[in-house]
Amino acid sequence: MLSERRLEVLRAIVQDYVGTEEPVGSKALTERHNLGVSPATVRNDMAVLEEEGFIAQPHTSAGRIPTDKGYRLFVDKLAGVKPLSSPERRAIQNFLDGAVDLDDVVGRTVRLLAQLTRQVAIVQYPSLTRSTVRHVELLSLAPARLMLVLITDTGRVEQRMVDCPAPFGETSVADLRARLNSRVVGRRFADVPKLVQDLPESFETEDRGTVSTVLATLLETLVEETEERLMIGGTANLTRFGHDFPLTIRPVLEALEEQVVLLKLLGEAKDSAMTVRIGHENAHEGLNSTSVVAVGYGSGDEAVAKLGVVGPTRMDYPGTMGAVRAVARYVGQILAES
Amino acid sequence: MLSERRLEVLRAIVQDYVGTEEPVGSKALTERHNLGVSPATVRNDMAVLEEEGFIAQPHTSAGRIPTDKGYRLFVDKLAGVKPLSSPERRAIQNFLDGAVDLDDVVGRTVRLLAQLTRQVAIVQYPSLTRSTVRHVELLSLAPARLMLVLITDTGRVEQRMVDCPAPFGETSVADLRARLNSRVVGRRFADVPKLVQDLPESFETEDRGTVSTVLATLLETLVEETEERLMIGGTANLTRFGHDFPLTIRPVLEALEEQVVLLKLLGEAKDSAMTVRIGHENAHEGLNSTSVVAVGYGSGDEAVAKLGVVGPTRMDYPGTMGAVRAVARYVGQILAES
DNA sequence: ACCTGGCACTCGAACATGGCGAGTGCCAAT
DNA sequence: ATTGGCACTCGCCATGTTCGAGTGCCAGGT
Repeated sequence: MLSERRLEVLRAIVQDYVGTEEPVGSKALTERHNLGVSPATVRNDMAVLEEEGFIAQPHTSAGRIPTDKGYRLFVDKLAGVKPLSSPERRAIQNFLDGAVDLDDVVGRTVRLLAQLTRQVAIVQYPSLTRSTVRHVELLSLAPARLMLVLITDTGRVEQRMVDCPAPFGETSVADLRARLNSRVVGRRFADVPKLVQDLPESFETEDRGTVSTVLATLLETLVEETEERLMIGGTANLTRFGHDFPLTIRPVLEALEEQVVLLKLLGEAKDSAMTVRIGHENAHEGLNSTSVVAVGYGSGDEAVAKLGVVGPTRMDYPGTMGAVRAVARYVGQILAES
Repeated sequence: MLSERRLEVLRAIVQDYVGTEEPVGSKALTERHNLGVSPATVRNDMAVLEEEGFIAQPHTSAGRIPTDKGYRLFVDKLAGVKPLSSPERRAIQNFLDGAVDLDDVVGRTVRLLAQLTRQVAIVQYPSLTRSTVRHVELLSLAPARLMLVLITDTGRVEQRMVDCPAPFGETSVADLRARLNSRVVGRRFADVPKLVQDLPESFETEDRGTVSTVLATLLETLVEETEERLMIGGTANLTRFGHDFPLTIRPVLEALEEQVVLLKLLGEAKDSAMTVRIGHENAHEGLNSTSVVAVGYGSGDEAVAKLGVVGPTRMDYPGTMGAVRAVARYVGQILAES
C-alpha cells in the first residue's frame, strides 16, 4: 500500500498540475508545498507512484502528470467536495429565482453551471417518468378529432392529436376529461397505466373505441417523452482545453451534439448520487480526455433528472463537484416551489 | 471600372483561395485557370485589384487573399447560386419527411444544414407573430385559478397560469372559451388584440375583471413568445476554421451562445430574401471573420422564420447559398403539409 | 496602349545547430 | 529511510541558413 506521504505527494502533484497545466517536477513540488522532505525523496516517491500507474511523464526528463488512475485515487481518497462561498450561493439563488418557466429554469441553470465551473454544462429536462400529473386536458377540435394536453408538476406541457374511430360528443369529452383527471391528477406517470386500465369499460359501447384510442395516445406520450431532452451551454469554455486544439476539441464538440450520447453519459450515473467519470472511464471515445461530473436533482426527495459538466481530466475536482452539487440543490428547491 | 478580365481574375482568386485556404499567387492562377494571359499580366491586374481594396496580401511577397469587399463583389456580381444535385435533393426530402413534430422538424433541419454545408447551422423556430391560432383552451384548476393554453398552426403550444381577481364558475369558463375560440381561431396572432378588445363588455360585471385578466395574459403570451427560440448545430465544423484556432473560434462559440445576438443576426435579413453578410458587415464583432447566409422560410407564401449558416468568410458561397435555399424550401413544404 | 519575359529582391517556411535549464536516476553517505 | 551530489537526458528557444514562391519594375514586342 502507498504510504501516507506518497499520497500526499500525489495530491500535491494533482493540485499543482491543475493549477499550472504544466508537468510538475520534484523541486517545484517541495518548494510550493512544505512536505518536510527533500526533492530527492520526492523523486523516489514519484518513481513508485509512476510504477503503480498513478502518474506519468509526457517525455523523458520532464515533470510528471497524473494519469486517469491518479485522478481517480485523488477524487476517491484525497479530495473532498469544496463548498461554495456564501456570496456564490447567494448569486446562484438570485439568478435562479428570476426564472419564469421551466425552459427558463433549465436555461438559467445551464448558464450558471457553465459560468461557475468554467466548463461545458449539461442539464437534463426533468423526466416525466418520475413526475406527477398536474392536469390532463381533452379538447374537441372536430367531431372525430381530439387534442390531448398533458401538464406535469414540473411545468412541462405535451400535446397530441387523436383521431377517433367514431364521432365523440362534447358531453362525452367532458365526461372522459373529468374521469381521467380524477384518476391521475397528482399521481406519478409510472402509475398512470394501471390507474386508467379499466376506464373504457365504464363507457357506452359506441364510445369505447375512442376512449381506448385516447388512453393509448396518453400512454404513448408518457413513453415517448421518457426520451429526454437536454440543454447544453458554455461550449466556449472548450477553448481553454489545451494548446493542441483541433484534435482535442473536435471529438468533444461532436459528442456534445449527439444528445443520445450525453443522455447515456448522464444516465450512467447511479440515481441521485454524484458521479465522476474520468477520462477513459467514459464509454464514448471522443470524451476520453475529459471528465464528467454529474448528479441527480429533483423537486422532492427523489431525483427527476441529472445535470453536470464536462471538462478536461485536468480539472479542479473539489470545486467542480461543489458547484455541481450546489446548483443541483437550488434547482431542486426552485422546482419544488413552482 | 474594372475590366472583364480583372473580374475574372478576382473570381479565380476567390475560387482558388476557398479551395486551398492558401494565399494564391499569379503563377498558380494562370496554371489552374486558362485565363489566356501570362502571370505578369495577372500581376498587374492584381495590383489594381489590391489598390481598389478587393484583395490583400497577408504579408509582403506572399500570394493574395480576398478581402471582405472582394467577397462582396464576388457574391453580388460573379457568383450564382449553385443548385443542389438531385440525389442531394432527394436526401433532403427523405430526411425531413421522417419528422414527427415541430421540434423534430427543426432538429432535423439544423442537422441537415450543418451536414450539407459543413458549417454551423441556425434554425429559428416558426415565429408566432405571423402564425395563426389553432385553438385556445381555458381550464379551471381551482375556483380562482385558470390555465390558458394556446396552440398554433405550426404545432407550438404555450401555457400560462392565470390568477383571477374573483372566483370564476365552470359555465363562465366554458362561455369565455367558446367566445374566444370563435373569434380568434384561424386568425393571425398580430390580429388577435383588436379581435378580443371588446370581449369583457359582453360579460356580467362580476366576471369582467377575470375576463380582462385572461385576455391580458393571452396578449402577454403573444408578445413574450415573439421573443423567438432557435436551435443551432454543427459547431464541430468550427474546427475546420483555420489553424490559428483558439483566437478565431472562441468569440464565435461565445456569440453562438447568445441567442439574442443570433436572433438579431437572422432578423437583419430582409424578409424572405436570401441575405449574405460578410465579415465586418456583421454587427457583432465576434463574428467579424465569419459570414452569415440566411433566408426566410415559411409554410405558405410568407416567411414565418429564418434559417441560415455561419461559416468562415472563406466559404463556398454558391454552394452554401444553394443548400440554404433548398433546405428552406423543403422545410416550408413540410410545415405547409402538417 | 497593352501584354510579356526577364530579373533582382523580399520574406516566410522549413530545417539545422547549439546553449540553457529543468528534471531525472543512481549512488554513496548519514 | 532519507539526503546531497552528480552525470545525463531532452525539450525549448534563439539564432542562422537555405529554399522557393511571389512580387514589382522595366524594357521590348505587338
